[in-house]
Amino acid sequence: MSRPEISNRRVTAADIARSLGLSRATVGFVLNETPGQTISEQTKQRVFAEAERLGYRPHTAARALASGRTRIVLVVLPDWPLDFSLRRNLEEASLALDEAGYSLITYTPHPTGQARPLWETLAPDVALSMVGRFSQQQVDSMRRAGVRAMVPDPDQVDADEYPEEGPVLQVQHLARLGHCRIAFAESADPRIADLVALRHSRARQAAEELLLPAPVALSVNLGDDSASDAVRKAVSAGVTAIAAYNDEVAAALVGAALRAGIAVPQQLSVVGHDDAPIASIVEPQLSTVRIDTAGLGRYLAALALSAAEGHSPPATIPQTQLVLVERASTLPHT
Amino acid sequence: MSRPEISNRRVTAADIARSLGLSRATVGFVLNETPGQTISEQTKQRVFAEAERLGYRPHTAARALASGRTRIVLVVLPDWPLDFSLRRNLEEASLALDEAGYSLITYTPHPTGQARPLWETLAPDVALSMVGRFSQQQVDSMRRAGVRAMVPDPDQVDADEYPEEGPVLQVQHLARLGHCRIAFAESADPRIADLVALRHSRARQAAEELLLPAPVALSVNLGDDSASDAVRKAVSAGVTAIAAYNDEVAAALVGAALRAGIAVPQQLSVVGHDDAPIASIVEPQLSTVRIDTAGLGRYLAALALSAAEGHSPPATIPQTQLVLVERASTLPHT
DNA sequence: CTGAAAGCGCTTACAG
DNA sequence: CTGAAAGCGCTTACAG
Repeated sequence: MSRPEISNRRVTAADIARSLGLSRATVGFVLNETPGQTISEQTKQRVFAEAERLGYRPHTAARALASGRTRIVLVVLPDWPLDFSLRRNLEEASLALDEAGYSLITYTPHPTGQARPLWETLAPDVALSMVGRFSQQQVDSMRRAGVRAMVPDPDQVDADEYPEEGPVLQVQHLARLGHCRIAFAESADPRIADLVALRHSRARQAAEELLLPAPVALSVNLGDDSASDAVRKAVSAGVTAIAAYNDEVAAALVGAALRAGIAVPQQLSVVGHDDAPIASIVEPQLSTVRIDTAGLGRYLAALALSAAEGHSPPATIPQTQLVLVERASTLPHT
Repeated sequence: MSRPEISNRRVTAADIARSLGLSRATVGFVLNETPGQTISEQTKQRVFAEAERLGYRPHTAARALASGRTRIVLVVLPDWPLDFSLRRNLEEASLALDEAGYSLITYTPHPTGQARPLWETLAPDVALSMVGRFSQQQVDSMRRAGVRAMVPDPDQVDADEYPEEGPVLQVQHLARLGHCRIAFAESADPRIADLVALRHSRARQAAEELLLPAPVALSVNLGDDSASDAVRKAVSAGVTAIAAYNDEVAAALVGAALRAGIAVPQQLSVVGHDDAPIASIVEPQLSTVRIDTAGLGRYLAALALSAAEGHSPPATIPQTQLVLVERASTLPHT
């Protein structure tokens, strides 16, 4: 099989300049599309063509050293568990950032914190948290590492939170089915406590707006048998329907209910969140909330870009498409 | 709240040298522990202390530009789904690499391939595939981007595969329970086809060694109703026990069997793989294979390090601790 | 409007 | 054994 010969030496911008008889700066201006330069269209085309021909790739480290910017967006993830929909969001965000010349890199800090945080070695232009606000310690560490911007902005106390309308859909769905004694099941995992609390509070607000009593608070730890306790607590409180933090918690509740001889959905309705694969795997299949990941991903990318370039953030949170997917785990209250 | 004053300018090695009245090179030698230098212990301690005091952090981009090495290990993951145990492996590997001064970064190529691959912008010293061998196209692209080493080594045709003994444990477990008509259920997801095939073939070998007939091949797609077809096919082939590629596939089979009125485990035993959270969430809870992720993670780190530094790879694959966890989804054949 | 020059913070051969 | 110097491949003020 004949493959094109690959030279060992890397192709630099200087090679293009030399080969075209231009100055290196001119080549740089063309390749970076530097504004405020007047370079003839013909020259531009020649530069692009030659870069293509030689297989030129900018040297990231050199660019970072010279410009002081890495063009890296570091997304800090919860160490576990990673929501299914979140991963799709990130794929979309990554594509959008790539088009803008940035790389999205995900990072999950170690629970024990033994390792050097990745922002120290990567010095991203932007760090974006998917787990609520950065701690003061993290903020200090990032500043010391030269991270120029963080999302949410630590200097802005009332920065926008991401929209969390899923719990509202869950509660509305259950209310529409005639349930009035509702519970909200948290995940007990401390590592996602912020997001859990946010969803819980949105569920509480939604119930309030519908003039329903505040949801009974349940807590499920996926590692142990706490789902059984939660189901027992719910039933003894007269609860007929549970909105769960996510599909895994919902599945755990369904499993525990079945083991306890409580029929789902006949005696207890359970609605999940994310439309993760598990939602259609378990029996009965879970009613859940599906997220328009593409839209949210692009919104995240826009947030990161505005922070990187010091623009103001995108004016409006996009109308994220949330859909309640009705499956077999919810039924009208009888 | 008084926090220590943080200067805007970053601390360089030159600052340490200046403050200590040493040459920059000396400081560099101490900080890099360059071999073959004779620097007094006292000087070393002074350098370390001053670096600590000033909060010195090496500038990654500058180091990369000067040395031609980024000290980055890029782990290429399947785009979906990421095995639960794999993530734990990576955490361990990341810790081990961090101690050696390398950063582990994970990367999931986009299914559509629209974005620039991350190895182009990051130029890692090593790219490590968790999805079988790199394609020739990927290898070429990495070489062009200056990636110096790949694991598995594309030049070595018979490079070691990772140990995959889980399917052996599954088959042995089922055989010990008296099952002789066994099936192996693949995941139909094309993106993990290599790993699926590897596990399947290990299951086949294990059956052969036990003088059992070759496992009936099933295929499950998590998105649709193929699990029902698989169960039907298994039952009509006289299968009494199924070893599944992973816990999600196992859970899907269990769900489909229950929907079809087939009792699990009384009429059909199912054993999963990974001991993912789903294994103890579903009802009945899944018998499965648990992996000693710590050991495997350190092995991966050692593989990457040896590739990065041009050593020979670790001589022996560690005795990875695999345990069959017996839960409620398997029962002796009656 | 264009081009030559300095400089980013390191590493590393090389001369004393 | 130690230290001054060149250079990695870019970007960016600055002078023509």
